[in-house]
Amino acid sequence: MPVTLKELAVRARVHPSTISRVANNDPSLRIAPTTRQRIETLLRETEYRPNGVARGLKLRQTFALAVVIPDITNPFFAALFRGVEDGASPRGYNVLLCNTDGSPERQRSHLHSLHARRVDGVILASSVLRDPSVRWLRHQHIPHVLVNRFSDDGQDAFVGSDDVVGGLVATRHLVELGHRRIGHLAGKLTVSTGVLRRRGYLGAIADSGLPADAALIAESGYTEEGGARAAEQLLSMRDRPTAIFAVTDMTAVGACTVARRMGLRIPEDVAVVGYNDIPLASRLVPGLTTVHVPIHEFGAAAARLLMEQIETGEASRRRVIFNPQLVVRGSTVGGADAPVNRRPAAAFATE
Amino acid sequence: MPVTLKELAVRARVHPSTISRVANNDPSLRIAPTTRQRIETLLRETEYRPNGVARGLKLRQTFALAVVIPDITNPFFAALFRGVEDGASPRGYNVLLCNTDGSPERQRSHLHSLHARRVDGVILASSVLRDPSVRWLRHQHIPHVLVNRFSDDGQDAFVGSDDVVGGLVATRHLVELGHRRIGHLAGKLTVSTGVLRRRGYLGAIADSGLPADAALIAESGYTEEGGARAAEQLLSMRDRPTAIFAVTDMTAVGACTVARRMGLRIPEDVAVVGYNDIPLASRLVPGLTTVHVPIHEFGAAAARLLMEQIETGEASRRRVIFNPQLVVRGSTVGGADAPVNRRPAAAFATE
DNA sequence: TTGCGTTGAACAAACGATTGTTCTATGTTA
DNA sequence: TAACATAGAACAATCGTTTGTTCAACGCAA
Repeated sequence: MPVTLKELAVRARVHPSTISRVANNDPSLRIAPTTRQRIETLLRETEYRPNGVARGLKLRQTFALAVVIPDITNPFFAALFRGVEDGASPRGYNVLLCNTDGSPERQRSHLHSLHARRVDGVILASSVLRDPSVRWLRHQHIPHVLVNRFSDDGQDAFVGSDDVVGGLVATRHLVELGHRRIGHLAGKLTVSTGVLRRRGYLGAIADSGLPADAALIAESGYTEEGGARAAEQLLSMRDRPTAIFAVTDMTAVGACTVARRMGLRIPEDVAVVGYNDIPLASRLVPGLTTVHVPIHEFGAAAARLLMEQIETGEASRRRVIFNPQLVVRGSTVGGADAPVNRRPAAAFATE
Repeated sequence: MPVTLKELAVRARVHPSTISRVANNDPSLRIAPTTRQRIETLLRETEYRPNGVARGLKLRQTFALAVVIPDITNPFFAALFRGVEDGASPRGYNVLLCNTDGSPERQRSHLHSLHARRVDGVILASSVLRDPSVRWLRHQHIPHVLVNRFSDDGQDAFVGSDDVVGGLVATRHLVELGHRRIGHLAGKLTVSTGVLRRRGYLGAIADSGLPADAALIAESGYTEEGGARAAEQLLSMRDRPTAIFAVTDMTAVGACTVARRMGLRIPEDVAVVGYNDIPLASRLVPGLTTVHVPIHEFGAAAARLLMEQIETGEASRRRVIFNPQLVVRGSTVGGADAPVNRRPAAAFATE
């Protein structure tokens, strides 16, 4: 068992509180230089480290954050997590990770568990619109930041990109390439990204004077399998689209796989645009044209917003919105996989 | 603030300990049915959940595990983490995640922090041979399981694959395809996987009667960038290898990128074999021939071994070794990307 | 009526730290 | 010399649970 304050007190022949004060450099402590010396060397010799659990109980702060996401094996969330850890770890926080697989019940269960554990705050990237769990977080006064998806607009601290603009530029790019039938692998209408990117898609179609065709929209969800299924549906139409805007890169990957399996060439027979610019996007052959968002920055910014709430002790509704940037690669423009096109301009954020 | 035992005690006009006993279904409790009723409905109404921090202090158990890895954005570790969480979460444990980026100092620092937090155990996938941090874990009697890499053979609980066999079958496959100059992107000699897979490689070369050529081995580390660098070195030789066995899939990916950039076709000009069979491997074009290991199972088995130690209260040196399986895809055999070849036979484990 | 066994809960001591308050020498000033 | 600061630490309460022990009241048998 690790050494405790009480044991050290016996060895140093002082009261435990004195040791605590020396260890914490308590400014209210007046102590004899000789005693301080004795205690300090004892602390060093024994490598004393205060019991975090006891400390957490007394201080009502655990220095633990939690990240709740659908699935860490999705590269988007892995990069997001790194952003959070890189932001929080240097400031003494540890980070718990919870995967929900998109299940509201698993999300609820994880949040309850995290609350019982008294984590100092939660970063939630798996919320749906009007999410009961998010309302519960607010009701419990648990510091939290939503990332990428929001729940009730403006009610919570939030980090994300402008999804309408993102959907717009992605679709406009396809329009400008001359495509007349542009399909959309759509996210769910229960998720903000699904609604907003679809809105961007529809806006671009309308702007261009193309006819809106509901049959060109297939709900894919956010998984590779979902993307494959939805793409298969679109590409099997007699009057199939010549281009597809997918709500995320992973669904785009699913679509590419299906297209290839159907004997369609990318981008000649079907052009594909994704969203997020996960690392995988630039490694595919051809490279995936996509809407770049600074994923790592999402995490880091969320960590900042969260620690700010924790330290000030009050909830915030601050929003950090990054500007999405189109990155053109070979999946829409043959030969576009030149190095110069593979890195987007630096994104900038507004609040 | 969440409701406490003491507050409930006031409302129910009983002593806090009585509430605690009802909440925990204490078998040593004899209680009047009417009182129990009253308390139980109160517990339900208030949605009482014991403060985990206080509980942890008293019980000396936090129901928190930690996973320490180099980098969660590497798909191998993401899948590994899922295995751990899927194994531990149903049994009431939460999981902390720490990335070391391969830095011994960051690893040490994380472990100290986790210890101060009194996590119940640690799953470590970033250890090196003769790792001081691992010895520290043993010395502190912190339950731990090493995954994929071991530190001092047989001294710790361990989950992994037989890396010598894996290196052997990968290299033998290349030999059987008729390659005479087979390069190796080698892991570090400070890491068990690096040493053992290299040993397998050398064994296969020797078995086949091919000349051993030290120039064919380039140390790549375990990153994509490292793989690219090392592959560039090998492929720039005047007498360059026609095949490469990379110590991990990610280094193989780096090698493929470089090969393509140099105008070499895969597999015609250079065949590539990786290790681990991360999800990305089957998505590449051509698919990456690799040594399949059950990554998710690594995590789940590690969680099992760890919880076993926690619950029995004693350290174990149990080893779970999975059988590596070669998966042949297009990066070594043109046209091998048929569906039938994309899933390996079920792996089985020995202890 | 006394004594004893049960029942049904209250009591109290931890777990290990933090922090406002109190105490005791010692030294200083009037 | 008496009164009083002040330095240097000890004291003690507290955070919220858990759990071994004690206790009061009641019923019942002798």
